[in-house]
Amino acid sequence: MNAQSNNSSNNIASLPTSAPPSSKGSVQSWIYDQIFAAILEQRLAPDTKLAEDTLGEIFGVSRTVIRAVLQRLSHDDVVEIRPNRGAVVASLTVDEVRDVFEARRVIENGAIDLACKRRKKSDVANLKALVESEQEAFEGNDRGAWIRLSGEFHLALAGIAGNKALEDTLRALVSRTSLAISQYETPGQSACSQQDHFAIIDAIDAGDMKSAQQEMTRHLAECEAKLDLDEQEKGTDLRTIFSNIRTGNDKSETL
Amino acid sequence: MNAQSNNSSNNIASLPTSAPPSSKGSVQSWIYDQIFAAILEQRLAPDTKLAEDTLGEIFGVSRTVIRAVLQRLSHDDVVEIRPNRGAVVASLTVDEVRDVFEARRVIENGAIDLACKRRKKSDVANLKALVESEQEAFEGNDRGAWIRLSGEFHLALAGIAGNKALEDTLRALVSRTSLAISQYETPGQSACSQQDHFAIIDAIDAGDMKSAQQEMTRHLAECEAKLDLDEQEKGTDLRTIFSNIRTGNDKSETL
DNA sequence: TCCAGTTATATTGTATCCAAAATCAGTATC
DNA sequence: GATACTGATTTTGGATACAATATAACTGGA
Repeated sequence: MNAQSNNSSNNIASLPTSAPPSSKGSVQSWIYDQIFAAILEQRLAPDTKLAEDTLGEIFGVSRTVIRAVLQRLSHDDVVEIRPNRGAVVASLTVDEVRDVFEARRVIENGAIDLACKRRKKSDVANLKALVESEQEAFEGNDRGAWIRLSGEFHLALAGIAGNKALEDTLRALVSRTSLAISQYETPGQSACSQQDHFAIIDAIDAGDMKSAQQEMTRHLAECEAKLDLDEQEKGTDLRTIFSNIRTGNDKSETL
Repeated sequence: MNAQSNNSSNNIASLPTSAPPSSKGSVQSWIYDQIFAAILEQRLAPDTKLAEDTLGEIFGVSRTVIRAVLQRLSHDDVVEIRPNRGAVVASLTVDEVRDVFEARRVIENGAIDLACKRRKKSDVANLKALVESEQEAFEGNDRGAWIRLSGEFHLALAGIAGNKALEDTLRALVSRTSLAISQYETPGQSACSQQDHFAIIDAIDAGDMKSAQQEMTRHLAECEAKLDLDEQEKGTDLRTIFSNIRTGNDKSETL
């Protein structure tokens, strides 16, 4: 029905991909980055249990620091902490996925508005370079890098808007989008096309705000459409299955 | 120059205003609410040190749970945790305040768009009741309740939009706004007028989306204008003071 | 008097320990 | 065969103890 969390220990055991503790930055941040990346790059599936002890052994630290990391991850909504029952990789309901895309439409169109007004020459060039890297990763089948770079394009766009608050807000939504993709993507379809990204850049470069917003709206709608949201809904939600049953206490209300 | 954190122990000592541990909800959440409210209602000024030991004694728990609470608060951006140097009540720079208002303009206008499409009869009534409570608190000089209710109006509006992601995002910005007000407000001016709120409600009630958005934009701009952002900027930022000095490495770039 | 360097104190970061809760295994019962 | 109960095991929540770091207090010299 939904993603299974079998052989979970194997999944978790393959976590520390890159360098050891690393010189700069705290160990805690390093562990945070490792787990975050593992989730976004879909090496850890939704609903996978993240046991404190196991993670502590893997990273060579005590549960104390793992607890702190898991708490940070839960703030970013990529991990869910259930009181007394531990942490799991977050899984989104269909409605939550729809909300995330809708919220992104609002925020990213706002960001485009600002970006068109504040863009500098170098911004557009940087943006193009980013999407080219993205394309390389895609063609080289480096799925992890591709997902990451795809998100970074949207964040870079918000960066040009020059509003940290908006950018931070979008960062949370972008990572939730990655989660949604890993949970609902249809096997063949690639979720996010570089052509769309180039089209948005061109419109911004030309200073055509309206057109850029239309492209963005279309792009997000397309990404959402590529997900298998209807199927899952039927399978997961009992209410939907029995939606033909009426019980009298129907509190729907319309203006 | 900016708010002093003298007699800090007195400030902190006056924290636990309401009931003991409370039956429902964990102790941690209760402590979180206490500190959050104290900050939003401006009983704790920006830059006030939040020592783990002190807070632990006040609330009768160990540093472990205080640390968790401070971490949550720092994620909400109302507390800043400086590695190895402890936590303080967050203080916003002038630029951050401007960003927050700009981000709110984007998000709340998006929320109005959705709210106009999805509103139910009861929604408008609830909204009105909320602003009436707000007005009572204002007239009764209950500053704490007034600030809280003022924020709740904006959140209730986002609630009508029916998008949790957008609402959560706005919640973070509303609390940062309260921080900004406590830091930059001009003594006489009340920051947020109930008349504006009623005007927005009326426009939504009439289904006039454009007008509601204009009212919201104007309302936010007015709140921002009531803050003393220019003065502080001069006093705080050395770069601004010496902005007439030119050093050669001027990396400003324009399209 | 002011500043630099040193020592002492206080505070944060992390590990470990104990208690409480949930999960799991096995047994009995229908 | 399925469900409900009981006890053992595992896992989380929280307090304490120790190590690392930052802050302060102090001393000596210019």
